[in-house]
Amino acid sequence: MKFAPAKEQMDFIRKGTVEIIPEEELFRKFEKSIKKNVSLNIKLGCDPSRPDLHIGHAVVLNKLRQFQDLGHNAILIVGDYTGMIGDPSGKKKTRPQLSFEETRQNGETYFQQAGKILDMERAQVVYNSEWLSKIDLKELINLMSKFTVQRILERDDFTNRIKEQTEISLHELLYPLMQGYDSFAINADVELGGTDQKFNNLVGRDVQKRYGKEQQVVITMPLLEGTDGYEKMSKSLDNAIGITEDPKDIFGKTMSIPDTLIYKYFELCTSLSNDELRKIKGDLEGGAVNPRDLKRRLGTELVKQYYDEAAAMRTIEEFDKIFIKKELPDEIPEVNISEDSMKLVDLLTSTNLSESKTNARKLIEQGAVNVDGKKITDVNSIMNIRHGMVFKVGKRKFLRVTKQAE
RNA sequence: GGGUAGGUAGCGAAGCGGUCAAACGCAUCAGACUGUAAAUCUGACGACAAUUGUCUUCGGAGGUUCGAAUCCUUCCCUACCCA
Repeated sequence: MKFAPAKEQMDFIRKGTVEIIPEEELFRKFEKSIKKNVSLNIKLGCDPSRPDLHIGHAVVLNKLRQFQDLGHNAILIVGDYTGMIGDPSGKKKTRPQLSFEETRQNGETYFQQAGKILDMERAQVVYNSEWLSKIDLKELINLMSKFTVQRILERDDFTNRIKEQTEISLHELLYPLMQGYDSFAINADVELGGTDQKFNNLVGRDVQKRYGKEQQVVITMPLLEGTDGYEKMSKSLDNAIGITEDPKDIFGKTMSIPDTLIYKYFELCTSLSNDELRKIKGDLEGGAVNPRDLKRRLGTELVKQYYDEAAAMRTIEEFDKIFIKKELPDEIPEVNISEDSMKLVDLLTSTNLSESKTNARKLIEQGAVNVDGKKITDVNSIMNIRHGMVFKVGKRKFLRVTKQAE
Protein backbone atom coordinates (compact mmCIF):
# COMPACT_ATOMS: atom_id res chain seq x y z
CA MET A 1 0.00 0.00 0.00
CA LYS A 2 1.35 3.35 -0.94
CA PHE A 3 0.19 6.25 1.18
CA ALA A 4 0.14 9.91 0.31
CA PRO A 5 2.39 12.15 2.41
CA ALA A 6 1.03 12.85 5.87
CA LYS A 7 0.61 16.55 5.18
CA GLU A 8 -1.43 15.82 2.08
CA GLN A 9 -3.63 13.37 3.90
CA MET A 10 -4.22 15.91 6.64
CA ASP A 11 -5.36 18.55 4.21
CA PHE A 12 -7.66 16.15 2.49
CA ILE A 13 -9.23 14.93 5.69
CA ARG A 14 -9.59 18.32 7.30
CA LYS A 15 -12.07 19.47 4.70
CA GLY A 16 -15.53 19.87 6.13
CA THR A 17 -14.70 18.66 9.64
CA VAL A 18 -15.69 20.54 12.75
CA GLU A 19 -12.97 19.29 15.04
CA ILE A 20 -10.08 16.89 14.94
CA ILE A 21 -9.20 16.00 18.49
CA PRO A 22 -6.25 16.29 18.72
CA GLU A 23 -5.01 17.29 15.33
CA GLU A 24 -1.30 16.64 15.92
CA GLU A 25 -2.08 13.12 16.94
CA LEU A 26 -3.76 12.40 13.65
CA PHE A 27 -0.75 13.76 11.86
CA ARG A 28 1.54 11.46 13.85
CA LYS A 29 -0.71 8.52 13.11
CA PHE A 30 -0.47 9.25 9.41
CA GLU A 31 3.32 9.44 9.66
CA LYS A 32 3.47 6.22 11.58
CA SER A 33 1.22 4.45 9.12
CA ILE A 34 3.43 5.53 6.25
CA LYS A 35 6.57 4.43 8.03
CA LYS A 36 5.25 1.05 9.04
CA ASN A 37 3.14 0.70 5.92
CA VAL A 38 -0.03 -0.14 7.82
CA SER A 39 -3.46 1.28 7.29
CA LEU A 40 -5.21 3.10 10.07
CA ASN A 41 -8.41 1.72 11.54
CA ILE A 42 -11.20 4.18 11.02
CA LYS A 43 -14.20 3.47 13.15
CA LEU A 44 -17.74 4.47 12.46
CA GLY A 45 -20.56 3.35 14.67
CA CYS A 46 -23.82 2.66 12.89
CA ASP A 47 -27.03 3.10 14.74
CA PRO A 48 -29.21 0.17 13.81
CA SER A 49 -32.34 1.69 15.30
CA ARG A 50 -32.88 3.80 12.23
CA PRO A 51 -31.98 1.81 9.20
CA ASP A 52 -32.99 4.43 6.69
CA LEU A 53 -30.00 6.50 5.80
CA HIS A 54 -30.42 10.08 4.75
CA ILE A 55 -27.98 12.57 3.37
CA GLY A 56 -27.21 13.75 6.88
CA HIS A 57 -25.71 10.35 7.61
CA ALA A 58 -23.96 10.61 4.31
CA VAL A 59 -21.88 13.48 5.61
CA VAL A 60 -19.99 11.16 7.91
CA LEU A 61 -19.99 8.30 5.45
CA ASN A 62 -18.42 10.54 2.85
CA LYS A 63 -15.62 11.28 5.24
CA LEU A 64 -15.13 7.61 5.87
CA ARG A 65 -15.01 7.07 2.14
CA GLN A 66 -12.26 9.64 1.91
CA PHE A 67 -10.23 7.66 4.40
CA GLN A 68 -10.79 4.59 2.28
CA ASP A 69 -9.57 6.48 -0.74
CA LEU A 70 -6.41 7.26 1.19
CA GLY A 71 -5.91 3.56 1.77
CA HIS A 72 -7.18 3.18 5.31
CA ASN A 73 -9.51 0.62 6.82
CA ALA A 74 -13.11 1.49 7.22
CA ILE A 75 -14.59 -0.40 10.11
CA LEU A 76 -18.31 -0.19 10.47
CA ILE A 77 -19.57 -1.21 13.82
CA VAL A 78 -23.17 -2.09 13.97
CA GLY A 79 -24.30 -1.45 17.45
CA ASP A 80 -26.56 -4.41 17.72
CA TYR A 81 -25.79 -4.69 21.39
CA THR A 82 -25.80 -0.97 22.06
CA GLY A 83 -28.89 -0.72 19.90
CA MET A 84 -30.72 -2.53 22.56
CA ILE A 85 -30.09 0.51 24.70
CA GLY A 86 -30.53 3.32 22.26
CA ASP A 87 -28.18 6.23 22.17
CA PRO A 88 -29.30 8.95 24.56
CA SER A 89 -27.35 11.60 22.66
CA GLY A 90 -29.44 14.67 22.08
CA LYS A 91 -32.51 12.82 23.09
CA LYS A 92 -35.17 14.04 25.38
CA LYS A 93 -36.61 10.66 26.05
CA THR A 94 -35.47 7.14 26.60
CA ARG A 95 -35.37 5.46 23.25
CA PRO A 96 -37.27 2.32 22.59
CA GLN A 97 -35.11 -0.71 22.98
CA LEU A 98 -34.74 -3.00 20.02
CA SER A 99 -34.73 -6.71 19.96
CA PHE A 100 -31.62 -8.49 18.84
CA GLU A 101 -33.25 -9.63 15.61
CA GLU A 102 -34.37 -6.13 14.76
CA THR A 103 -30.89 -4.75 15.15
CA ARG A 104 -29.52 -7.48 12.89
CA GLN A 105 -32.07 -6.83 10.24
CA ASN A 106 -31.56 -3.12 10.40
CA GLY A 107 -27.83 -3.66 10.18
CA GLU A 108 -28.25 -5.44 6.87
CA THR A 109 -30.36 -2.64 5.48
CA TYR A 110 -27.75 -0.21 6.65
CA PHE A 111 -24.96 -1.83 4.64
CA GLN A 112 -26.95 -2.00 1.49
CA GLN A 113 -27.45 1.71 1.69
CA ALA A 114 -23.97 2.53 2.89
CA GLY A 115 -22.75 0.74 -0.21
CA LYS A 116 -23.93 3.70 -2.21
CA ILE A 117 -21.17 5.69 -0.61
CA LEU A 118 -18.53 3.35 0.73
CA ASP A 119 -16.46 0.80 -1.02
CA MET A 120 -18.00 -2.12 0.77
CA GLU A 121 -15.49 -4.54 -0.70
CA ARG A 122 -12.84 -2.96 1.41
CA ALA A 123 -14.95 -2.14 4.41
CA GLN A 124 -14.97 -4.29 7.46
CA VAL A 125 -18.26 -4.86 9.16
CA VAL A 126 -18.59 -6.01 12.71
CA TYR A 127 -21.35 -6.33 15.23
CA ASN A 128 -20.48 -5.16 18.69
CA SER A 129 -22.36 -7.99 20.31
CA GLU A 130 -19.30 -9.97 19.30
CA TRP A 131 -17.38 -8.62 22.26
CA LEU A 132 -19.99 -6.86 24.35
CA SER A 133 -22.01 -10.00 24.90
CA LYS A 134 -18.95 -11.60 26.42
CA ILE A 135 -18.48 -9.00 29.11
CA ASP A 136 -19.39 -10.50 32.43
CA LEU A 137 -20.40 -8.60 35.50
CA LYS A 138 -16.87 -8.57 36.85
CA GLU A 139 -15.51 -7.00 33.69
CA LEU A 140 -18.40 -4.58 33.55
CA ILE A 141 -17.71 -3.44 37.08
CA ASN A 142 -14.09 -3.02 36.18
CA LEU A 143 -15.06 -0.88 33.20
CA MET A 144 -17.54 1.16 35.19
CA SER A 145 -15.06 1.78 37.96
CA LYS A 146 -12.88 3.69 35.51
CA PHE A 147 -15.51 6.39 35.14
CA THR A 148 -17.45 8.56 37.51
CA VAL A 149 -21.11 9.33 37.66
CA GLN A 150 -20.33 13.02 37.33
CA ARG A 151 -18.36 12.44 34.18
CA ILE A 152 -21.19 10.58 32.52
CA LEU A 153 -23.89 12.93 33.72
CA GLU A 154 -22.11 16.10 32.72
CA ARG A 155 -23.18 15.82 29.13
CA ASP A 156 -25.82 18.27 28.05
CA ASP A 157 -28.58 15.90 27.19
CA PHE A 158 -28.51 14.23 30.58
CA THR A 159 -28.19 17.53 32.37
CA ASN A 160 -31.18 18.83 30.51
CA ARG A 161 -33.22 15.79 31.19
CA ILE A 162 -32.51 16.09 34.87
CA LYS A 163 -33.41 19.75 34.76
CA GLU A 164 -36.60 19.07 32.88
CA GLN A 165 -37.44 16.21 35.17
CA THR A 166 -37.68 13.61 32.49
CA GLU A 167 -36.55 10.14 33.22
CA ILE A 168 -33.14 8.69 32.55
CA SER A 169 -32.95 4.96 32.79
CA LEU A 170 -29.92 3.43 34.37
CA HIS A 171 -28.96 1.48 31.30
CA GLU A 172 -28.59 4.66 29.31
CA LEU A 173 -25.63 5.66 31.39
CA LEU A 174 -23.86 2.64 30.08
CA TYR A 175 -24.16 3.62 26.47
CA PRO A 176 -21.06 5.77 26.20
CA LEU A 177 -18.98 3.17 28.00
CA MET A 178 -20.04 0.45 25.67
CA GLN A 179 -19.41 2.56 22.64
CA GLY A 180 -16.04 3.43 24.07
CA TYR A 181 -15.34 -0.21 24.65
CA ASP A 182 -15.90 -0.80 20.95
CA SER A 183 -13.00 1.47 20.16
CA PHE A 184 -10.83 -0.53 22.47
CA ALA A 185 -12.03 -3.82 21.02
CA ILE A 186 -11.20 -2.99 17.43
CA ASN A 187 -8.15 -0.82 18.08
CA ALA A 188 -9.57 2.23 16.47
CA ASP A 189 -7.11 4.89 15.35
CA VAL A 190 -9.78 7.33 14.37
CA GLU A 191 -13.44 7.53 15.21
CA LEU A 192 -15.79 9.50 13.05
CA GLY A 193 -19.08 10.96 14.12
CA GLY A 194 -21.36 13.95 14.05
CA THR A 195 -20.79 16.67 16.59
CA ASP A 196 -23.53 15.09 18.68
CA GLN A 197 -21.25 12.08 19.10
CA LYS A 198 -18.34 14.04 20.45
CA PHE A 199 -18.92 13.02 24.03
CA ASN A 200 -19.34 9.34 23.29
CA ASN A 201 -16.33 9.29 21.05
CA LEU A 202 -14.15 11.00 23.59
CA VAL A 203 -15.14 8.37 26.12
CA GLY A 204 -13.66 5.94 23.62
CA ARG A 205 -10.33 7.68 24.02
CA ASP A 206 -10.58 7.31 27.76
CA VAL A 207 -11.46 3.68 27.64
CA GLN A 208 -8.51 2.97 25.40
CA LYS A 209 -6.21 4.91 27.65
CA ARG A 210 -7.38 3.16 30.76
CA TYR A 211 -6.89 -0.18 29.13
CA GLY A 212 -3.39 0.85 28.12
CA LYS A 213 -4.05 1.19 24.41
CA GLU A 214 -3.13 3.89 21.94
CA GLN A 215 -5.88 6.48 21.90
CA GLN A 216 -8.06 7.17 18.93
CA VAL A 217 -8.39 10.54 17.30
CA VAL A 218 -11.91 11.88 17.29
CA ILE A 219 -13.15 13.62 14.19
CA THR A 220 -16.48 15.36 14.33
CA MET A 221 -18.53 16.35 11.32
CA PRO A 222 -21.19 19.04 11.22
CA LEU A 223 -24.77 18.04 11.65
CA LEU A 224 -26.86 18.73 8.65
CA GLU A 225 -30.07 20.64 9.08
CA GLY A 226 -33.07 19.07 7.46
CA THR A 227 -35.21 20.46 4.69
CA ASP A 228 -37.01 22.68 7.16
CA GLY A 229 -33.73 24.52 7.49
CA TYR A 230 -33.85 24.44 11.22
CA GLU A 231 -33.86 21.08 12.97
CA LYS A 232 -31.20 18.46 12.57
CA MET A 233 -32.07 16.15 9.74
CA SER A 234 -33.91 13.16 11.01
CA LYS A 235 -36.49 10.85 9.69
CA SER A 236 -38.74 11.22 12.67
CA LEU A 237 -38.96 14.96 12.12
CA ASP A 238 -39.85 14.30 8.54
CA ASN A 239 -37.25 16.69 7.24
CA ALA A 240 -34.84 14.15 5.84
CA ILE A 241 -33.76 13.36 2.31
CA GLY A 242 -33.29 9.61 2.25
CA ILE A 243 -30.58 8.26 0.02
CA THR A 244 -32.80 5.47 -1.21
CA GLU A 245 -35.70 7.71 -2.03
CA ASP A 246 -36.91 8.18 -5.57
CA PRO A 247 -34.84 10.57 -7.64
CA LYS A 248 -37.81 12.86 -7.91
CA ASP A 249 -38.18 13.00 -4.14
CA ILE A 250 -34.50 13.60 -3.58
CA PHE A 251 -34.67 16.37 -6.12
CA GLY A 252 -37.95 17.82 -4.95
CA LYS A 253 -36.96 17.90 -1.34
CA THR A 254 -33.68 19.50 -2.24
CA MET A 255 -35.54 22.24 -4.04
CA SER A 256 -37.53 22.99 -0.94
CA ILE A 257 -34.61 23.74 1.34
CA PRO A 258 -34.16 27.36 2.32
CA ASP A 259 -31.50 29.27 0.43
CA THR A 260 -29.31 29.56 3.49
CA LEU A 261 -28.55 25.87 3.36
CA ILE A 262 -27.57 25.64 -0.26
CA TYR A 263 -23.88 26.00 0.29
CA LYS A 264 -23.75 23.72 3.28
CA TYR A 265 -25.45 20.97 1.33
CA PHE A 266 -23.02 21.42 -1.53
CA GLU A 267 -20.08 21.28 0.80
CA LEU A 268 -21.16 18.34 2.88
CA CYS A 269 -23.25 16.22 0.60
CA THR A 270 -21.66 16.40 -2.80
CA SER A 271 -18.21 15.50 -3.96
CA LEU A 272 -17.53 18.70 -5.82
CA SER A 273 -13.97 19.94 -5.81
CA ASN A 274 -12.84 22.87 -3.72
CA ASP A 275 -12.65 25.01 -6.82
CA GLU A 276 -16.22 24.29 -7.75
CA LEU A 277 -17.36 24.93 -4.22
CA ARG A 278 -15.63 28.26 -4.23
CA LYS A 279 -17.35 29.21 -7.43
CA ILE A 280 -20.74 28.29 -6.01
CA LYS A 281 -20.07 30.33 -2.94
CA GLY A 282 -19.20 33.26 -5.11
CA ASP A 283 -22.33 32.85 -7.18
CA LEU A 284 -24.48 32.72 -4.08
CA GLU A 285 -22.96 35.79 -2.56
CA GLY A 286 -22.76 37.71 -5.79
CA GLY A 287 -26.44 37.34 -6.45
CA ALA A 288 -25.91 37.16 -10.18
CA VAL A 289 -27.21 33.63 -10.34
CA ASN A 290 -30.75 32.73 -9.39
CA PRO A 291 -30.49 30.59 -6.27
CA ARG A 292 -33.10 28.35 -7.79
CA ASP A 293 -30.65 27.33 -10.46
CA LEU A 294 -28.01 26.52 -7.88
CA LYS A 295 -30.52 24.41 -6.07
CA ARG A 296 -31.33 22.62 -9.28
CA ARG A 297 -27.66 21.93 -9.67
CA LEU A 298 -27.54 20.66 -6.10
CA GLY A 299 -30.49 18.37 -6.63
CA THR A 300 -28.92 17.06 -9.81
CA GLU A 301 -25.65 16.35 -8.05
CA LEU A 302 -27.42 14.43 -5.32
CA VAL A 303 -29.43 12.32 -7.72
CA LYS A 304 -26.27 11.68 -9.72
CA GLN A 305 -24.52 10.53 -6.59
CA TYR A 306 -27.15 8.05 -5.51
CA TYR A 307 -28.37 7.02 -8.93
CA ASP A 308 -26.69 8.12 -12.11
CA GLU A 309 -26.34 10.89 -14.61
CA ALA A 310 -29.27 9.72 -16.70
CA ALA A 311 -31.61 9.62 -13.75
CA ALA A 312 -30.51 13.11 -12.82
CA MET A 313 -31.32 14.43 -16.27
CA ARG A 314 -34.70 12.77 -16.30
CA THR A 315 -35.53 14.13 -12.90
CA ILE A 316 -34.69 17.68 -13.69
CA GLU A 317 -36.74 17.59 -16.87
CA GLU A 318 -39.69 16.19 -15.05
CA PHE A 319 -39.38 18.79 -12.37
CA ASP A 320 -39.31 21.66 -14.81
CA LYS A 321 -42.30 20.25 -16.54
CA ILE A 322 -44.46 19.99 -13.46
CA PHE A 323 -43.45 22.95 -11.43
CA ILE A 324 -42.05 25.53 -13.76
CA LYS A 325 -44.11 24.90 -16.86
CA LYS A 326 -46.94 23.48 -14.78
CA GLU A 327 -47.54 20.64 -17.17
CA LEU A 328 -48.37 17.06 -16.39
CA PRO A 329 -45.54 14.74 -15.50
CA ASP A 330 -44.56 11.96 -17.87
CA GLU A 331 -45.41 9.22 -15.54
CA ILE A 332 -48.70 9.34 -13.76
CA PRO A 333 -49.91 6.48 -11.62
CA GLU A 334 -52.89 4.81 -13.20
CA VAL A 335 -55.94 3.29 -11.68
CA ASN A 336 -58.54 1.24 -13.39
CA ILE A 337 -62.09 2.14 -12.51
CA SER A 338 -64.98 0.05 -13.75
CA GLU A 339 -67.83 2.31 -12.66
CA ASP A 340 -69.16 4.79 -15.17
CA SER A 341 -69.81 7.48 -12.67
CA MET A 342 -68.72 8.07 -9.15
CA LYS A 343 -68.92 10.72 -6.51
CA LEU A 344 -65.73 12.72 -6.60
CA VAL A 345 -65.32 12.32 -2.88
CA ASP A 346 -65.51 8.55 -3.11
CA LEU A 347 -63.14 8.48 -5.99
CA LEU A 348 -60.50 10.48 -4.20
CA THR A 349 -60.74 8.31 -1.16
CA SER A 350 -60.79 4.97 -2.91
CA THR A 351 -57.75 5.89 -4.97
CA ASN A 352 -55.81 7.08 -1.93
CA LEU A 353 -55.58 10.63 -3.15
CA SER A 354 -57.16 11.42 0.17
CA GLU A 355 -57.12 9.36 3.32
CA SER A 356 -60.72 10.00 4.29
CA LYS A 357 -63.87 11.39 2.80
CA THR A 358 -63.89 14.24 5.23
CA ASN A 359 -60.42 15.09 4.09
CA ALA A 360 -61.47 14.80 0.45
CA ARG A 361 -64.28 17.27 1.06
CA LYS A 362 -61.87 19.62 2.66
CA LEU A 363 -59.50 19.40 -0.28
CA ILE A 364 -62.28 20.08 -2.75
CA GLU A 365 -63.56 23.02 -0.75
CA GLN A 366 -60.10 24.48 -0.61
CA GLY A 367 -59.65 24.26 -4.34
CA ALA A 368 -56.97 21.63 -4.31
CA VAL A 369 -58.66 19.29 -6.74
CA ASN A 370 -58.26 19.52 -10.47
CA VAL A 371 -59.81 17.24 -13.03
CA ASP A 372 -58.36 17.47 -16.52
CA GLY A 373 -57.02 20.87 -15.67
CA LYS A 374 -60.29 22.23 -14.36
CA LYS A 375 -60.70 23.10 -10.74
CA ILE A 376 -63.62 21.40 -9.05
CA THR A 377 -65.05 23.07 -6.01
CA ASP A 378 -68.42 21.40 -5.66
CA VAL A 379 -68.19 18.87 -2.87
CA ASN A 380 -71.07 16.85 -4.23
CA SER A 381 -69.76 16.54 -7.76
CA ILE A 382 -70.42 13.29 -9.49
CA MET A 383 -67.82 12.43 -12.05
CA ASN A 384 -68.48 10.66 -15.29
CA ILE A 385 -65.52 8.40 -15.57
CA ARG A 386 -63.77 8.46 -18.91
CA HIS A 387 -60.64 6.72 -19.97
CA GLY A 388 -57.62 8.96 -19.58
CA MET A 389 -59.08 11.42 -17.10
CA VAL A 390 -56.39 13.03 -15.00
CA PHE A 391 -56.93 14.00 -11.39
CA LYS A 392 -54.63 16.34 -9.59
CA VAL A 393 -54.73 16.91 -5.86
CA GLY A 394 -52.57 19.57 -4.36
CA LYS A 395 -49.36 20.30 -6.16
CA ARG A 396 -47.90 16.93 -6.59
CA LYS A 397 -50.45 14.17 -6.51
CA PHE A 398 -51.53 12.97 -9.91
CA LEU A 399 -53.68 10.11 -11.02
CA ARG A 400 -54.84 8.89 -14.41
CA VAL A 401 -57.99 6.86 -14.72
CA THR A 402 -58.18 4.00 -17.13
CA LYS A 403 -61.15 2.04 -18.27
CA GLN A 404 -60.55 -1.59 -18.79
CA ALA A 405 -60.30 -2.11 -22.54
CA GLU A 406 -62.31 -5.13 -23.44
C1' G B 1 -41.44 2.89 52.53
C1' G B 2 -43.74 8.18 53.22
C1' G B 3 -45.29 12.65 50.75
C1' U B 4 -46.43 15.91 46.45
C1' A B 5 -47.53 16.85 41.34
C1' G B 6 -48.96 14.56 36.97
C1' G B 7 -50.75 11.13 32.68
C1' U B 8 -55.49 15.24 27.33
C1' A B 9 -55.47 14.43 19.91
C1' G B 10 -48.57 13.59 15.85
C1' C B 11 -45.83 16.62 19.78
C1' G B 12 -46.08 20.53 23.62
C1' A B 13 -49.94 22.42 26.57
C1' A B 14 -55.08 24.55 28.43
C1' G B 15 -59.65 22.70 30.21
C1' C B 16 -61.44 20.35 35.91
C1' G B 17 -69.79 18.25 35.75
C1' G B 18 -73.32 20.50 30.56
C1' U B 19 -72.03 25.96 25.78
C1' C B 20 -65.86 19.91 24.75
C1' A B 21 -64.36 16.82 19.02
C1' A B 22 -61.86 19.61 23.39
C1' A B 23 -58.48 26.73 23.70
C1' C B 24 -53.44 27.89 22.24
C1' G B 25 -48.46 26.82 20.08
C1' C B 26 -45.52 23.51 16.90
C1' A B 27 -45.83 19.99 13.10
C1' U B 28 -49.01 18.60 8.98
C1' C B 29 -52.38 19.56 4.65
C1' A B 30 -54.58 23.03 1.21
C1' G B 31 -54.94 28.11 -1.01
C1' A B 32 -52.55 33.07 -2.12
C1' C B 33 -47.72 35.11 -3.09
C1' U B 34 -43.02 33.07 -5.13
C1' G B 35 -37.87 30.62 -7.51
C1' U B 36 -42.40 24.00 -6.07
C1' A B 37 -38.23 28.59 -2.60
C1' A B 38 -37.79 30.25 2.44
C1' A B 39 -40.55 34.00 5.07
C1' U B 40 -45.52 35.92 5.18
C1' C B 41 -50.89 35.80 4.79
C1' U B 42 -55.65 32.80 4.61
C1' G B 43 -58.13 28.34 5.68
C1' A B 44 -58.34 23.27 7.34
C1' C B 45 -56.67 19.87 10.85
C1' G B 46 -61.09 12.45 14.71
C1' A B 47 -64.46 9.72 11.47
C1' C B 48 -69.10 9.13 8.83
C1' A B 49 -73.21 11.67 7.00
C1' A B 50 -74.80 16.12 5.59
C1' U B 51 -76.32 22.80 5.68
C1' U B 52 -77.00 22.77 12.69
C1' G B 53 -76.97 15.09 12.73
C1' U B 54 -74.45 10.46 14.30
C1' C B 55 -70.36 7.70 16.14
C1' U B 56 -65.32 7.02 18.44
C1' U B 57 -61.56 9.81 21.58
C1' C B 58 -58.97 13.00 27.06
C1' G B 59 -53.55 6.43 30.89
C1' G B 60 -56.68 1.27 31.75
C1' A B 61 -61.10 -0.96 34.05
C1' G B 62 -65.43 -0.11 36.73
C1' G B 63 -69.02 3.36 39.11
C1' U B 64 -72.07 8.02 40.46
C1' U B 65 -75.18 11.32 37.37
C1' C B 66 -80.45 13.10 32.91
C1' G B 67 -75.28 14.32 31.44
C1' A B 68 -68.10 13.18 32.83
C1' A B 69 -61.87 14.85 29.93
C1' U B 70 -63.94 17.02 34.39
C1' C B 71 -66.69 13.54 40.58
C1' C B 72 -65.79 8.45 43.07
C1' U B 73 -63.26 3.45 43.30
C1' U B 74 -59.40 0.62 41.59
C1' C B 75 -55.30 -0.59 38.59
C1' C B 76 -51.02 0.90 35.52
C1' C B 77 -47.24 4.58 34.43
C1' U B 78 -43.96 9.15 35.33
C1' A B 79 -41.39 13.18 37.76
C1' C B 80 -39.99 15.63 42.25
C1' C B 81 -39.13 15.79 47.69
C1' C B 82 -38.14 12.95 52.29
C1' A B 83 -36.11 8.29 54.07
